[in-house]
Amino acid sequence: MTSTIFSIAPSSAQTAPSQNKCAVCSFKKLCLPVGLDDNAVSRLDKIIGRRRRIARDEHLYRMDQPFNSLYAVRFGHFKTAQVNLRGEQQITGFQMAGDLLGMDAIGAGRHACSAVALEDAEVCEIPFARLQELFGEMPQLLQHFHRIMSQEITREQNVMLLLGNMRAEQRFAVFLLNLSARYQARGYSPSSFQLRMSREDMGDYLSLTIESVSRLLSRFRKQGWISIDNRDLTILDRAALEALSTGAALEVAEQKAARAEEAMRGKSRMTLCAA
Amino acid sequence: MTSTIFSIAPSSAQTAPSQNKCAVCSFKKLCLPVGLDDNAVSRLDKIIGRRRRIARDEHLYRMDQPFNSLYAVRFGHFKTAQVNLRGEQQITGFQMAGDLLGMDAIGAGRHACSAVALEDAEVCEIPFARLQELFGEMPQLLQHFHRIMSQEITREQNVMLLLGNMRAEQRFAVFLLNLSARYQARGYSPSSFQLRMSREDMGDYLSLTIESVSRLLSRFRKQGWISIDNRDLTILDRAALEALSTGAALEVAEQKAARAEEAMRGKSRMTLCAA
DNA sequence: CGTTGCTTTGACACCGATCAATCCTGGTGG
DNA sequence: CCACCAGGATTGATCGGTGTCAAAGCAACG
Repeated sequence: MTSTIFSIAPSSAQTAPSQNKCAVCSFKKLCLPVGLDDNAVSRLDKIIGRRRRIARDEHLYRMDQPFNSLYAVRFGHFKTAQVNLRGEQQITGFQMAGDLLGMDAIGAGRHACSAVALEDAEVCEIPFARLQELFGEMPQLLQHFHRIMSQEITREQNVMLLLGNMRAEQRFAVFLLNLSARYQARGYSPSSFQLRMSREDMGDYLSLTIESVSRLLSRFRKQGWISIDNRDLTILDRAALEALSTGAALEVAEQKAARAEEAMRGKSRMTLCAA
Repeated sequence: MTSTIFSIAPSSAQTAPSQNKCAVCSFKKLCLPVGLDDNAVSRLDKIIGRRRRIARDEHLYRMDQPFNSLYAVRFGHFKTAQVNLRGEQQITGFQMAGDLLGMDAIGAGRHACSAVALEDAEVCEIPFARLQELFGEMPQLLQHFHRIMSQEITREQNVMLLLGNMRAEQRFAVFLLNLSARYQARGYSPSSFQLRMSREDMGDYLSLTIESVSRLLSRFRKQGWISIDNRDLTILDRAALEALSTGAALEVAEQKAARAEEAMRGKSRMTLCAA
């Protein structure tokens, strides 16, 4: 096993000193405290439970486990995955610092997917019952929580679009640009970063085989769009990736677009008829 | 254009008499009022805006329009779809009586997808600002709202699973059984119902071409699993569909499962090592 | 230095897309 | 009443992108 920074006291959760301090957390601009004043932030601070450290490849929670808390990532990366009866996994997302985990469990009271650390990581535990108490007193917090949940819905819709309507190349370009944007939002380089997940994880997210992922990386490299050394990736030609990601050069699709446009015009005519 | 029940006063929204009456709505068990007492329901009633009638093929809202209200479907069916630059659409869901529309717009303040009526339909308009006022006073309502949003997240995760990990046959079986279950929950026959959407819409949801959809319907019919006459569908062999939907008879996949299991065992060993 | 697991690369197969022709249905007009 | 038409649905033939299978390369580690 790869040695971890937790090799002395590994796996299980640990209680941290009481001061969690959203106030001084470098990711508060991306996390729950967005838009809260100092007073509000300190009230939020008070309900944040222990911090938990999760070693690489360990579960933060497992599918079907009862739901009690949301988790905000402090550092490290996670993947969330649903596993079906046959052991195939669909990775539903990758989470990094400032991202909120566990919202899909509110509805059923059990986690709908499993969260696994891709590297040694730390999260803030947010007991949901206590968060709910705060909602009554802090409408700004509630509003922001709704925004976050809603954004999770639109994020997933985008993945549906990706899985449903894009070819392998396009999916991969979208994936890389998405990572790039998220690192930029966190103050890191948007053009040079480490892929925290294995080829297999990328494949299970994009619904491609590891072989396809590998071939795509090679092709992108040969085109001079990226450089890739193991898991270290550099975007060399962002414009090319963006062109791909918006679906340039797919004349087949353009034909379909033409057809769709025609259909639209048809419907407009129909509407006029009816009015 | 097909004549509609609104042919006299078509398209645009209409103000309905003030009494919306969630209390007497046959779908309150599926909708926002779940679990509310009479008093609470009447308070919810008061903020519900006008009812809106939407004729077949008309938009309830369009992508990018500013967000003001959620909508609860009273009758009729809708589809929600994202359309990309090239006119391809990914249908993100089909909504029926009791379903809530528009939650994906809270985050950005604009609708992330378009909602179109598949047939003449009616919705309750729920001004979100007023709903938010109620949240402060009615924690049960807030809790239920969170459940609904969370369920929307898990619903979409299931679609991701469907698009990412299932073959055409399996997707289609899952789709039919899902419709069946939803009609059953609404008190309709789970085995015999009308497909409210065109073949193309089914395809754009399942990410299949109309030809594939058509072939699947034919194949399922020839196998004796369903009968299909135009849009009228009857499930004749539910067990067969369920077997398909859980992914029976995919030995290829079983191999992958075996590999995954092996990997799992590998990781357990690693964990033991570390502990 | 061998083992182990991950990655890369190549050859081939197969599912579902694409293209094309026909059928069916409902609506329209003679 | 029937002929005609348009749009949607079905069916068949073929193509192509990705999965599958297999082998080899490579890096980390004991």
